[in-house]
Amino acid sequence: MSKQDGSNRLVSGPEVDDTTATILHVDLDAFFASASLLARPDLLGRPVVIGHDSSRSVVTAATYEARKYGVHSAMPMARALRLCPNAIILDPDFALYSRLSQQVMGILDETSPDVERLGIDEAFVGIAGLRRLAGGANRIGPTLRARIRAETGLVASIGAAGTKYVAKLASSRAKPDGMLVVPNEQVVDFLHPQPVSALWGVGPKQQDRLARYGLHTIADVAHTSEERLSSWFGEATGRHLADLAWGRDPRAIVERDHDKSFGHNHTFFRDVTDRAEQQGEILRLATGVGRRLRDAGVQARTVTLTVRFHDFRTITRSRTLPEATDVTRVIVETAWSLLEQLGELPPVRLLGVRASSVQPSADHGLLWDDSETWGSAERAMDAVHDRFGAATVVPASMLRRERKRDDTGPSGGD
DNA sequence: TCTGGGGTCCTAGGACCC
DNA sequence: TCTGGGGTCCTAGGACCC
Repeated sequence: MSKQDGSNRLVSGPEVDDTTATILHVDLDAFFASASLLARPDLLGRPVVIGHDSSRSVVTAATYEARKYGVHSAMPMARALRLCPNAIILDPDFALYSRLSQQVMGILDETSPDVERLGIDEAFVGIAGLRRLAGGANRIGPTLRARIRAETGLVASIGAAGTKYVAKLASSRAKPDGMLVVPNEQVVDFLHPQPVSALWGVGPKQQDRLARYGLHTIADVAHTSEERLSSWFGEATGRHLADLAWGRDPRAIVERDHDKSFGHNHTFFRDVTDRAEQQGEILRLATGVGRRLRDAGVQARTVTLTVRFHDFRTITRSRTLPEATDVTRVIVETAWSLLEQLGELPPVRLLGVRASSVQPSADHGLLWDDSETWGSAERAMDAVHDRFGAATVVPASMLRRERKRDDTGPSGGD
């Protein structure tokens, strides 16, 4: 996609015909960075980078001031600091981000019954049914932007169009702090000059493949027959590319009541060979996953362990359980057993635990099996965490690990 | 420049059932 | 003894998005 530093900005005026622009894409500008600056107003206007100040870390987010130096998210922190030595690094504050996100989503929910959340900082809002009462995109968009700014201090950019894809692309072109309405009759003119990387789902790999066939702009793709695209890239991808290149996107706005999977992963500060240390990390990750499942009122059937080695080679091993669970102990033991099955391993850089095949929690009623006993114990622990903090109650095996770590002193061993 | 952490979706092969 | 086609579930990997 574009550099997102605002250099390519495009906004529409109030006179544009908005009758066909029935979908808004609301996207918070530099969300993590802006949110962190709400807590540090003294840093406004300075190049601020969100991330951990460590050699193995990457940039999580950057203010527009930092982006002007070429800094962008996912860039290794060391490189970001070379490009922008004055950058101020702030640790991310996910509790703050989550709170602000909920506040913004609440404003969207009050505006329309038709809201699809897309990650923490963006959402689609269907406004087709609101025209009579609230007006079209030209009325609703600016109102939303003003409310979000007044009530949260955050800046949102908005794209409006007849399809999700064009609305999303429009919001990215309107950044920062803008709004762009793309009426149906302007969709082709809007899309065709843009690079293929602006097509949803076209990343670096797909971009290379398209370039090998001489396709660089969306117009190039649009003027290649669907048959040819399908023969080059497969039927599904070929049709997808042809559709998007002409602004065809039939996907409706769908409200989801919960995520489809819940996972955590962790990159070690140094590669780890000690099996006990690996198990300890899996325990920690799985404990977080279990807690989130219970908080969301869902259970999962599949547990996946991810292992990344020192050379960045990454493997996954998964197991589907006979019954869905939200019990941390079950998730931990499944992940541990998947680790055991791998046998001897090269030095491990990252471990991850993810729970998927998620469904709403079953009502256990009078069921009294072993795992339900554990489930009750864990829910009791959740309640204690909520009242007295996470450090109060931890699994016994975790406690042993913590104590061992304390024994080795503040340096953490080695 | 040696590469985070949270997700979603797609593909392909194999097992298994009818 | 050698063979069909369809459907579903599971596993592993990979691309992509924010």
